[in-house]
Amino acid sequence: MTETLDLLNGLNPQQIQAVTAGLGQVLVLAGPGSGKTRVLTNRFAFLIRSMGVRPYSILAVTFTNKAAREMETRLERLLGEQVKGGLWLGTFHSICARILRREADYLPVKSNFVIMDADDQEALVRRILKEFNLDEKLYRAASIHGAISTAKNNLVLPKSYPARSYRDEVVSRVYGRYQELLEANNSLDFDDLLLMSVRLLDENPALRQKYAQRFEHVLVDEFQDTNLAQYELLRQLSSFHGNLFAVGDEDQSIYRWRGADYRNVLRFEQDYPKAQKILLEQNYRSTQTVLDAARAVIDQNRNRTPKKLFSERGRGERVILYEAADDYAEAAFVVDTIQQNMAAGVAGGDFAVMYRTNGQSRLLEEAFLRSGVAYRLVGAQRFYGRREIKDLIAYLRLISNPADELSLLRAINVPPRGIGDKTLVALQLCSRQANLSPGEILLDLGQKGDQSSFWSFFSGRGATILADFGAMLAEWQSALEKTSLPALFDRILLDTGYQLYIDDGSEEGNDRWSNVQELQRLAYEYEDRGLTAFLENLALVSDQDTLPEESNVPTLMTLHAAKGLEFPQVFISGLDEGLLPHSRSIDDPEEMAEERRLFYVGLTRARNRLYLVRADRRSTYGSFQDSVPSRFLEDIPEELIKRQGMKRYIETSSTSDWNPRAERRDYYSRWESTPPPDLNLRHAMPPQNSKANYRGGKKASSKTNFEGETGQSPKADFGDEIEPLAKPAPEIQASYKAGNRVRHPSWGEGLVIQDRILDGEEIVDVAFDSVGFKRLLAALAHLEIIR
DNA sequence: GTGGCCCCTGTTTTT
DNA sequence: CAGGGGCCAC
Repeated sequence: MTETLDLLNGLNPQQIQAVTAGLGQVLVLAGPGSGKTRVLTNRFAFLIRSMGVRPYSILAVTFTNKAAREMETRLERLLGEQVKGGLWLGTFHSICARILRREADYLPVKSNFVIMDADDQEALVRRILKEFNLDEKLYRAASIHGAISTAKNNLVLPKSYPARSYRDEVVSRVYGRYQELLEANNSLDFDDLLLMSVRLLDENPALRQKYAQRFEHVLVDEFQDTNLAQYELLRQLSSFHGNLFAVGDEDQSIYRWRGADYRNVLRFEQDYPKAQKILLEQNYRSTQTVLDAARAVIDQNRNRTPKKLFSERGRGERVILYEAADDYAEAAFVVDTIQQNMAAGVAGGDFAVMYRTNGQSRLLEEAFLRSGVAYRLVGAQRFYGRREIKDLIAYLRLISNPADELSLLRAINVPPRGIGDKTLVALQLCSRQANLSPGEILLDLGQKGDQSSFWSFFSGRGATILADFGAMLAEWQSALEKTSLPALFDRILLDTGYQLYIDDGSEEGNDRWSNVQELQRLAYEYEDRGLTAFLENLALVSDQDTLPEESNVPTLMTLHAAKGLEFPQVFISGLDEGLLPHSRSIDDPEEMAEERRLFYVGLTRARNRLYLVRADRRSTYGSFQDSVPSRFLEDIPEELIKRQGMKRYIETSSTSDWNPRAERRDYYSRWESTPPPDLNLRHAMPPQNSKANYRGGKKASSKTNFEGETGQSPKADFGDEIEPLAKPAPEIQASYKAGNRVRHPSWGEGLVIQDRILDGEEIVDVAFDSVGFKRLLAALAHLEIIR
């Protein structure tokens, strides 16, 4: 009993109710920071320790491998070694792959099937479009593939694909052929892992029974992000014992484009009318101000269970909204602010910078590099998407599965060995006539040489080259049986002269080679588990999962990648129309609602301090475009916000001669442009001539009174040092004078060049003996006057 | 068969 | 602006 008690130690009543819930279906709606992972893990441990359930009778599904690993680690901590081995804990995709490989006898593919990633899928579609003579401009491969993927996520098969338009008909035909080719290549794509599993269990009652009986308890994380196939799979797997424990939050559903449907939460309640529903509303992460801001944003959405998130952490600081002149200044602000905080002693690991699209990381990275602050980047330029990595994976896949034609086509002429279109067409023709895969033809040529019955099919030169390649492939295959995976890997590199091919001595060449070595290192880790496991891991492990080690430096990532994480200080950058919400979402209310949830996810990552950052114009496609503040900013009550940057508060609209150009700019009618605080001048300015005509001149009026406009008084009990907007900023006394000799905690001594007050902030320019010129915020810099 | 040049297009998010 | 694909000349 004491054992149970320590599982419940420190939990609130709702959390305890969830962890100890009885049999049947349980739906836990868990707001951000409400201890969701803890509940799930402790539930798992509770079932084993207090209910006597055997670990391998529990199925736990997460959305990322990282989440699965984390849960495993925590379980080990809670239960000791009891859980090692035999755990059914993983992502939907890995669990499905596991089931499918076990039950491959029932499938059109063999148990060593390869898993096609997104690039492969699109390449395959492109091939089919060519085969069907379809105009690739009219039918873009990405879009057709998207349609196929959506169909699969909704359990729609080619023959039942609705033909409402000619386009649908095209999709349906391509989809059918696509499936044929996958099968011929002994491969499944990502979506098939789910679809095939559902079909397998649906069409084989005995199998369904077997698995459903095995899993006495099914636990699911991030339930709001399940798609129909996943929902159905859960239903099947829990169909015998009926113990389904789902944890989620509609407000954090951000994978609609991947088929996720937060309405599965509603469906759950309908399908299981007896389900217990538990709300976790206490937030242990953020200050009340952060929660209030987040709630103001998410409350605009409909079709949700309203939640009253509360925190006992106090009001905290106001949200800082910084508006930069352009995206260069935006990035510079982020980095400068982090740098100054770090100089004042804040740990680098306390910061995260989030953005909507991966492309936005570029300017940020450049700013970080310039300032010399180390950072880590999650995802983005995908390791597994790199050319050299894909090349080598193609070799490995081909060895594991000679029927994998896509990999064959990639590997066969890389590095170039004189196999061109003509030879390839001949190979494909030969393959079709012989009713063998091209890989098998190659192997035959390699083994029998000119004695092969296929030899005469090719020109003398072509035949020789193909046979050589086939012989190499055959040797690798036998090496696979005799030696280890790392040895095989080395052998491939050696036989193909791959290093010479990619490492041309240039810096990029060097990078490419180190990527290869990184993959090689990974191969060593899989020495015991073998090639198939290695390949499966490569296919199912996402870049998000390969998050660089915690290194106490700021983290850069997309808002999607930020889900589930928390940081003391969070920057959300790019808060402009077209970026967040993204332009592809503006005309669809459902998409717009999802953008809002995405912003909500970002906001609720912050523990203490939240910076919202935008830019007045951004460089897109090489030239500048005016940018307009995100509509989501309007939803955050003014009294929660402290504004900084080029826009300053002036007296209310009527006296302003400034005419908003865009309708949306109405929001800013009470703001006017003033020169930026030029904290950032030492950073690169945009390549084009920079901002020409600031509307300088008008000073912030001392009559400014925000109360008069809203009739609300800002809360006075903020724990920050920020002055309430309601009162004119008090005169700050300058603490330093030009000529002062000062000492900085990390940069040592320096000479004050200039000191001035701007926007209520004291800014000091110092020439340090050690690091040269720095522009600092006096409040953060901790300068000590020596004389 | 290969390499280079030019044009075009395109920027969500990822298991 | 950048990367990819198509086309053309060796």
